[in-house]
Amino acid sequence: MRTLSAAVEDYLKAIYEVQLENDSAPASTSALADKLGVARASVTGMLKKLAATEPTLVEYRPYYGVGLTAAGQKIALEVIRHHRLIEAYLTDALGFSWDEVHLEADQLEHVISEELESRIADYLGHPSVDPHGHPIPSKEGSFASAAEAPLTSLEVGEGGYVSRVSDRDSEALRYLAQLGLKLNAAVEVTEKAPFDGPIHVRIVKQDEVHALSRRLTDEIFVAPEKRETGRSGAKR
Amino acid sequence: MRTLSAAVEDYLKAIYEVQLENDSAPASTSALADKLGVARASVTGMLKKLAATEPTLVEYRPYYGVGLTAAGQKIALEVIRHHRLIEAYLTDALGFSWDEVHLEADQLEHVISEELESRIADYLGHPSVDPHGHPIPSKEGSFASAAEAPLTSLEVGEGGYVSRVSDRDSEALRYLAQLGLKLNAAVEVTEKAPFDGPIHVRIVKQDEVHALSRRLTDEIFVAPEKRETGRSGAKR
DNA sequence: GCGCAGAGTTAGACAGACCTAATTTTCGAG
DNA sequence: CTCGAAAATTAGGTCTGTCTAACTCTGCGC
Repeated sequence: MRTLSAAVEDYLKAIYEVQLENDSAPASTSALADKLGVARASVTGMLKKLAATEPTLVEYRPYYGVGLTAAGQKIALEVIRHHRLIEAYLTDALGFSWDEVHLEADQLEHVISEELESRIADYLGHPSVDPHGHPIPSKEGSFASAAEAPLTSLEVGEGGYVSRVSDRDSEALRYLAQLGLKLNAAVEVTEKAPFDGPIHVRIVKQDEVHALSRRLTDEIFVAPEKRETGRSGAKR
Repeated sequence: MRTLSAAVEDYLKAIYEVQLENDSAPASTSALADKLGVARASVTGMLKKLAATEPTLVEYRPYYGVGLTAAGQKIALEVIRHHRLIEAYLTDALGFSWDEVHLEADQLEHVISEELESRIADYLGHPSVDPHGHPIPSKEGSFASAAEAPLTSLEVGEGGYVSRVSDRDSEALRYLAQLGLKLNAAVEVTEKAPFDGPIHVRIVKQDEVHALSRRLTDEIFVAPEKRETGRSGAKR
């Protein structure tokens, strides 16, 4: 079972993520092709191979979609755990900023040993979230979940603490950091332009209001409580 | 030029190491096959491909051997720098022992970004050697070299400080660590059995004498002076 | 309930890196 | 100077993971 290729690990991770975005519905070939940056035909080919090899990691029904088996999900969560621990480690131990760690982690996640994973987790004090607020699955595959909602969904006057930010776009992350909009920052919606216009957000600490596009506010999540990251005092 | 495959990087590194062991003579197909753990035919194939692609990284003469061009050597040294910095980092920052880091570094060396390399080097204070005493090439490719000789070559009564140990065999490294025979440990040859028999070595600190096989003493190097590692106080 | 757009799959190729088996080259011993 | 063993290369295959192009489902609009 061991030593899956980086490609296979990436597919399992992608299936997991696509399913998560769609209430566990089967992942479509196109969604996976998009996420992985490969042609649709490549996805079909890989899914056929994955479904055909022991132990079965995915359940694949042609033309319908693909889902993870328990074994497949276990591996996907291991990879995600690696990814997020590495992101946390690079920021906490080596001073990377939150916009620099994603690509690095995408490479490293397939390569670190269980021993290294474990040492990193120990060093960090077993954090529950990565630098963008994504929960880090435990070794057993369980998550700390949070009551959070996208900034877009808040009404004027509502607010909370930034609990999660998408890590896909480093540009955006750099911009947000520069505004002071970081994890656990207190924010409040002061104005919502009509017709899906920009949302004006007050960042409490700096007491500044910024207009953010929907594209941005869709990917910023806010919770009513500050989050216990489990890694604030990690500096060892 | 960028993004060479891990396989290509491994070949360049292997050619460099083989040449180093043979006074810069061209590396033979067999030596490379041994070092890389692949069949001879695979080496021939890869050398042909390497020699045929721009920019030229190797100079290959069929039936004769292969050497690195300046460009090829530069890359080999980058990979070796990665490898040794990673070994140093894992021991200093994450508490790995010197017998655990080699395999981990073999994987990581192909994957870390220049940025991560640079942060690691900064953290460590730009060390000149790895945990086994192998010199770490600088970014520009220069080495700190030491006046050292294999333990095997010392006469009875001679001694010095352990300056370098092969990192190939973790079993052996664990054994040596257990004896207290670590980097910069003071040692002295007390007896040499005839016919290439074991060498008796006194480890000064513990004041214990151990009989070491030639296989071991060939791979332990001793220098007349303690070595400035450039990383003793790295703990940050 | 039919047809068509778009999603999905099959077919066929290719590049990278490896293998085994067969052949060729090199070189030292006699 | 010739012969054979060891070293190296060629020949031909396999396995991954990708691609493009061509075909085939599926389900929505009417």
